[in-house]
Amino acid sequence: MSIDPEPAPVSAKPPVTLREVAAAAGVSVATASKALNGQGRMTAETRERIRETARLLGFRPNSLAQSLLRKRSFTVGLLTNDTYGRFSLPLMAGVSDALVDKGVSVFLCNVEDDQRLGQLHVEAMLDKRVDGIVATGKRIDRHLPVDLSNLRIPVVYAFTQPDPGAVGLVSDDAGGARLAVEHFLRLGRRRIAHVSGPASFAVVHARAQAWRDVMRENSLAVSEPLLGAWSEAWGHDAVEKLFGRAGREGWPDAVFCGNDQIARGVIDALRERGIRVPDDVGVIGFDNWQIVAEATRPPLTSVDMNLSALGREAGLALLSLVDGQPAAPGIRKLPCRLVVRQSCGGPPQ
Amino acid sequence: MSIDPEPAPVSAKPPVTLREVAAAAGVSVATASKALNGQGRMTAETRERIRETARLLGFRPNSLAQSLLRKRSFTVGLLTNDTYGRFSLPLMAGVSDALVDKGVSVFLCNVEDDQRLGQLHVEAMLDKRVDGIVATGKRIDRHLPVDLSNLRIPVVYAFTQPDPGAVGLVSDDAGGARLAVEHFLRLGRRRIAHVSGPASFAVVHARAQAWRDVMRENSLAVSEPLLGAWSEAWGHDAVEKLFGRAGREGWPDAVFCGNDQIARGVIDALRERGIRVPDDVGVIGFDNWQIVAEATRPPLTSVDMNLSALGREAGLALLSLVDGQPAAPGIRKLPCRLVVRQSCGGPPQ
DNA sequence: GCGGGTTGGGAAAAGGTTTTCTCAGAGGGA
DNA sequence: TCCCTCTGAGAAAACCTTTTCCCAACCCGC
Repeated sequence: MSIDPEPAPVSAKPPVTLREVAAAAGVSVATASKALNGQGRMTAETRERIRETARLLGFRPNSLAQSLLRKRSFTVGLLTNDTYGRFSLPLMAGVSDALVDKGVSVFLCNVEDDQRLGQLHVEAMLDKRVDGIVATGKRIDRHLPVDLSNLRIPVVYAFTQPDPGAVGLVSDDAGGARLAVEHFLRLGRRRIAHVSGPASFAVVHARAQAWRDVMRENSLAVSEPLLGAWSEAWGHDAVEKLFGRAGREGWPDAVFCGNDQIARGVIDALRERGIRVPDDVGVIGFDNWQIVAEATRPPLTSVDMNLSALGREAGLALLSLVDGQPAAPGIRKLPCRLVVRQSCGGPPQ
Repeated sequence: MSIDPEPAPVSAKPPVTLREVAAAAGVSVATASKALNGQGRMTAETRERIRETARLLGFRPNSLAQSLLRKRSFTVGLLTNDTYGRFSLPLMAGVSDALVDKGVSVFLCNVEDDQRLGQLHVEAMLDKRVDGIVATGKRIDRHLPVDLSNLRIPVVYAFTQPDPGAVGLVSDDAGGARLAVEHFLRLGRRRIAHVSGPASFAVVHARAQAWRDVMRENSLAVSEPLLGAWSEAWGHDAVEKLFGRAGREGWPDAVFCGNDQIARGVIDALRERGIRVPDDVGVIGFDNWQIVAEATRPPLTSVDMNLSALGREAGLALLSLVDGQPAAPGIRKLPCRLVVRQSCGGPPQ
C-alpha cells in the first residue's frame, strides 16, 4: 500500500516567469525582457525565438514586479458613497470601461457615509500604490466622508463636491433643464410649471434657475417652482397644488419635473384627474431612469445626465493627470441630453 | 537674479520605506521588519524604539513588495455583467464590505455581455495576481461570458450560474416564495394567484413551484401561474386576466408577484378597477426594491433576497478558499426574508 | 596588423519587503 | 580557563522585472 501523493490543488502550478522563458530560449533574462518589450538590440531571429518561446509557455509578466520597479501600478481607486447605485453605477462602469483598455484596473471602494470606512479604504489603496483616485457620490453638493486633499496622488471628483483647487466633473444641470424647457417651447407649450426636489439640493436651484431663465428669455410668465421631495408622492401633491384650483384657464400645459419619480407621480395624478398626457399637459422628467421612464403611461421624456460618459471622462482625466499632464483645476460641466419619449407630444418634426 | 527652483509638484515626496525607518532607528532593515511584524528576537526596548520611529515617519509597508514576496496580493476580482446594478450593487457592496476589514481590496470588472471585455478583465486581474475571483450576474441561470474554469485561483459564483464543481451562492427563491405565500395564509387569504416573469427564467419556476407546494400542503386549489414579463405593464394585463371575469366570487383574494414591478402594475390596475388593496386583495412582490416598494399605494410587502448578505458570504467563502480551506462545491442557498409593509393587511400580531 | 566603431548579448543593480542563516558576544557550568 | 548555549541583531537571498552599463567579437578602412 502506498501513500497517496499530496492531492494537487486544481492546477496549482505557479505562473511562468521571465527567467523560465529565458532559460527555455537559451538567453539571459535581460535579453528576454528586451526581446518582449521591443527594447535593446539583437538579431530579429533571436527576438522572434524568444517571443515564440514566451507565447508557447504562456508567459505573462508579473504586474506586481513591474509596478514595484516602475512606481506605477496601473490601478486606480474608485470611491463612492452611493450604495444604492442609481447614479454611481453607470458612472463606475464608465470609469472602468475607459480604463480597462489602457490596462488600468479599478478598485471599488464603498465608503457609505462612514468616516472610518473611508479612512480604511483610502489607506488600503495608498498601501497598494494606486496611481490615482476617482471620487464619486450621489449628489454634487456634498463631500465624501474622506479627506483626499493631501495625497501624493492625483484625484478627480465626479458627481461629488471637489476639494478647492481640484479637478471636478459634473453634469450641466442648467443646460439639461434648458433642453427640457426649450423642447416644450418648440412644441408650443407656454405655461410651463416646474416641480422639483428639496431646496437643500444645489441641483434643484440650478435647474429651477435655468427654467426661469428660459421662460424670461421668451417673455413668458414664471411662477414659483414647487419644491418638495424626490418622490412620487410629492408629484401627486404638486398636481393637487397646480390643478386643484377650479377653472382650467390657469392650468399649466406642461410640467418640468426635477426627477423621474416626481414625474411619475405627476403623470399618475393627472390621469386620475382625467387630465390627458400629453394632449392636455406635457411632462418631462430628469435622470432618465430607464426603468421608471419606460413604465410611466405614456413613457416619459426625460433629461439624461450622460453619467457613463461622465465616468469615462473622469477616468481619462485621471489618467492624464497620472501621466503628469497638468489639468486645469475647477469644475467642468458635461452636457446632458434629452431622451424624447411620448409624454410631451410627438417629437417635433 | 536666481533661477527658481523646480516648482515642487503637490506633495510629491515618495512614501517612506522600511530602509529609511531602519536608518532612522539605527538598525538594519531586517531588524526593522521583524520589529514591526512581531517576529524575531530583540529587546523590548529595541522593538518599541523601531515601532515609534516608524510611527513618527508615517511608514506604511509597500503592499506591492509584500505581495511579490508572499505570493498573495490581498486583492480579488469582482466580475459582473449587470450594468444596471439593481442586483449587482448590493452584492458588490457586500463583497467589498466583507473584505475591506481583512485588508483585501476588490477590483471592479464590468464585462457587460462581451466576451472580449471579459477576457480583457480576466487577464488584467491574473496579471495583477488577484488572490481569487467573485463572479456575479443578474440572473442565476446564465453564465458570464468568460471562462473561469481553469484558473490557478479560486472562484466563487454569487447570483450567477457556477461552473460544475465550483462554489456557488444564490438566494433561496423557493424559500422566499414560501415566506410570501405562508404570510398570506396566516392572514386568512385562501385564493392566492401567482403572476410572474418570463418562463425562460429558472427563478420563475422555482418560485412558482414553491407557491404550488404551499397551496397543496394546505389543500387549497391551485391554478396555473400567469407568466409574462418583468414589467408593470404585464401586472396590468394580469389583473385583466384575473379580475376581468364578471362575478367576483372567483376572484383571488391575494396575488403573489414575481417581482416588484409586476406588483406595482397589479396594485395600480386593481385601484383603477376600484378593487381595494389590501382590503379586497393582498399583494406581495419580490426583490424588495425599496424605491418601488415604498412608492406603491399602499407600500408593498415584498420578499428580500438579502443580496448584500449574499455578497458578504461570497467574499468570506472566497477568502477561506484562498487560505486553502477546502470548500464543499455546489450551490448553497441563502434564505430570503419578508419585508412587511401594508399591501397585504396589517402585519400579523 | 591595428585602431575605432558597431553589433549582439550578458551581468548586475534596482525596487521594498520578508525570512533564513550566520555570527559575535555574553553568561553559565565544570 | 574552556566549552557550550543563549541572546540580540545583521547579512544576504528571494520575489520578478527592467534598465543601465559593460564586454567580446566582428567589420571596416588604412
